[in-house]
Amino acid sequence: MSRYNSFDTYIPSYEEDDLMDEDEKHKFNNLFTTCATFSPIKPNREEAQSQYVRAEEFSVDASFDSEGLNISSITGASAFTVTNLSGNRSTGEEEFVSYNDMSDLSFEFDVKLSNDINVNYKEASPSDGDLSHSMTETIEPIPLAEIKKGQVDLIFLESPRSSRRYDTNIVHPPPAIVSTLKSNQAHLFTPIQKNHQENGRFVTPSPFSQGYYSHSQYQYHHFSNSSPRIQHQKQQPNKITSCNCSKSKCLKLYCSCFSGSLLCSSRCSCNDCHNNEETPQRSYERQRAITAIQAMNPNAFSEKVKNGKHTTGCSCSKEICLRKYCDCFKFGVTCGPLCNCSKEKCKNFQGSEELREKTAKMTKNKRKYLKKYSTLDSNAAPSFRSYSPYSYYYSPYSGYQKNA
DNA sequence: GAGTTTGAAACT
DNA sequence: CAGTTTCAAACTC
Repeated sequence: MSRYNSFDTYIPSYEEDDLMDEDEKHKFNNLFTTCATFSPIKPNREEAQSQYVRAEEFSVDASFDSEGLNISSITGASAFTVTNLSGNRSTGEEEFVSYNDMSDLSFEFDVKLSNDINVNYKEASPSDGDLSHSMTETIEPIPLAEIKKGQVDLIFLESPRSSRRYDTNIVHPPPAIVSTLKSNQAHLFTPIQKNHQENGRFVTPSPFSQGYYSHSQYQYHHFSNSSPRIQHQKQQPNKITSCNCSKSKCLKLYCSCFSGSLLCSSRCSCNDCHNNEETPQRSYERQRAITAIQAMNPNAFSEKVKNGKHTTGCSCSKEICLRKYCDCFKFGVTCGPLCNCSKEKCKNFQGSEELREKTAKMTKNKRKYLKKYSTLDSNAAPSFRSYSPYSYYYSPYSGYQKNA
């Protein structure tokens, strides 16, 4: 087991000035009930020496009532300042805080959410040079009824930034829904070790400490099928793509690798690629990008075609939906009710003569292509990209089939 | 390979 | 949420 994710939250710490008006405060409070997101940081005992954790990161415990329907408590802890069990302290003057022994990590700051929500945190070493700074906030109670029965909406939320404490040049994704957990996933958060109080603070056992989860349990339970990372792991070996991104750093959906939950590879010709896991920070950055996009659209990394139908449909206005500009055609399905394409122009439908001709043409080109290259040394086979765009034949129901 | 077209993604 | 811009792929020459 080399890597696994933690389930972390970003509990916002903030100062009064950061929340400008009552609306914002109300919004803030509502989001606060359920803020949580995945962290890309995957420390285990073996890797802990070199791991970095973003400041303000929180781990989450949430226990559920007997029906497993409601959150009865969430306890999170800021990693802005942390102490390990040996009493050594790391402070978050920098964006990343390094730990020597992640497995013994415990947190200085804790947040308890229940019917009454009290946020007590103590900030050590703010960036203005103060060596210690204490603050206690009490947030208006949030009724548990706001947490929908049977599901928990997870919110990615970053606090408004205080220029005093944070680098305002860092761009943070806006708060938004990350994902929805069904009640049958409640066990994801059931702590094996109980939280406890220590010196008047709520202490959350580190999810990485021994006995909390076995690695296999942890990984299994923390990655749903919707996790891009798991999709990456489960990807079919022949799922090949490459990109030529020049500006997106391969961390936006513009990038075909990234959007397909794939890491960029040597096949790519991208510029300043960040879609890799070469360092913990890079891995973290990639996961943050994934999380931010999922926050906007939870299905962003889902399969584009399900049951022979494009999940969102296309919006072609200039096309007749028979070229790969059309998302439906690209993925080998006919257009349908979800599409916004021109009903007059669209020729990508079952029984379309134009579609039949196009399919025949592509198949013909494919045969021609195969004939050409079958006469060559197989070792001289061209790269994947040179197959494009006719390396497949088109089937409206099973998509582009790569001729064997 | 350079230039154009296209619609999704991102942004405002 | 609608209008606009950006982006990288698809396509043409």
